[in-house]
Amino acid sequence: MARRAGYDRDEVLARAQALFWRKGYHTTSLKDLEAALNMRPGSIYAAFGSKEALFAETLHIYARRSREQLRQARVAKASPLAGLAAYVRALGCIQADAVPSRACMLVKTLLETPDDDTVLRRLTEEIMEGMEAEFATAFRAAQTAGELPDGTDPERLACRLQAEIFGLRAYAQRSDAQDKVARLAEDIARDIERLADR
Amino acid sequence: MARRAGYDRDEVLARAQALFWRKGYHTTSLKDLEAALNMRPGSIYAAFGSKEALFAETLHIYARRSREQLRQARVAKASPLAGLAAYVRALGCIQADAVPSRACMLVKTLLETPDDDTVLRRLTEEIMEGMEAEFATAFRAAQTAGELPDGTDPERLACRLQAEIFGLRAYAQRSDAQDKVARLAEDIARDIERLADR
DNA sequence: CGAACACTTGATCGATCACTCAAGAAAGGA
DNA sequence: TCCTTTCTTGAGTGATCGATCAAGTGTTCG
Repeated sequence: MARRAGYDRDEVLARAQALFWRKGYHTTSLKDLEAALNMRPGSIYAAFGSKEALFAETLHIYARRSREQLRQARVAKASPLAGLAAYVRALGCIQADAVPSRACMLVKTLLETPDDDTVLRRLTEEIMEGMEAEFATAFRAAQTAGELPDGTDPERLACRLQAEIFGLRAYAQRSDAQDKVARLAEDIARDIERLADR
Repeated sequence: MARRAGYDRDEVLARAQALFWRKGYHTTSLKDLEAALNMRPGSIYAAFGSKEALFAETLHIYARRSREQLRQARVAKASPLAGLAAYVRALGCIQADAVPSRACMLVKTLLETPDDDTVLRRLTEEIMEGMEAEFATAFRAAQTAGELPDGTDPERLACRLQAEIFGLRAYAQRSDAQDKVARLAEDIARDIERLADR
């Protein structure tokens, strides 16, 4: 009984995510969303509650996909370090026209969110913490596999790697330096691999 | 003849810069500026022309100070690599309450500015290019001083260093990871120093 | 068919945005 | 003293912000 929604929720969320990722939270207006989603304000609010809640959902999508990409890179490679290096290289190879923004959506959100505790700021930091924990798990696996010298700290390497990725992807936002990004990713990946022979 | 301005222009610019650096361009409203500068809209527009022009001036101040800090770190150390390492360590030691934001104002602006050519986007990228060129000069000096092995590319190292600093300072914006920042800067600084013995 | 229900529409809300400008206030020169 | 010049003030501009809601439309079931 009753009417079905005239849109596919996942497809709408994907479109919203692309828009938010490209433009950022504050710079995206409801007019922009109405156009991109082909929905009127009433429908948007009925479906998602608020602009902020919609953005939060798109952040979760981003987080899920990021973890998925890391997982894929890891299973494709025999060793943990090789998996992490492959993940970084993949980030460097992303073409600008294949993605809403070469920058990381999490960093964009972190930097445009006020320090005092908002929902979005906290959510962003939680997701970052989760990704860093994934990196740490990979480095621990590397250690177990004998790839890392004793005395190296997996958590410390995870923190470093996350910062390197933040930097890589912020750099990739520069429109005047697109050609350097893949080379940069290669340098980072090599440093990860070199951790083995120290 | 005539009335003098009731404010000190440099002091006002410093206050505007602190506000913009902390909150970002779009999130800072004219009401915020009026309060921070203790000026009414008419005076602000008479003095600076527009919100965008005022922001551009504060970006230039940021750029000048960044170059100055790099220069100071370089002259304080005997070797070019030691100077760069000192610069990175100094970035890691900045206390959160001593600065409007631990994040880099340039990266914040880059990530909140639309891809299509705006004045602010172009200005930001120009300043970044200038800083990267400073890094390259330092690495070239290191090479001349025999600190770097033959075959290393100063421009490539400069690109890498800028990305690492972007990452360090984006990471430093995380309120849940303040204690890791100095350690992270130390790791980056050590890697710079280690370039000597390769 | 027609009642019940779910979803869509779009005009509209008050708030806030960046910005303007006429009028007032302060200082120097005659 | 009074005129000229410059700066300051703050109410007000139209536009746009995120969000609401009564009315309309489509679908299913009795």
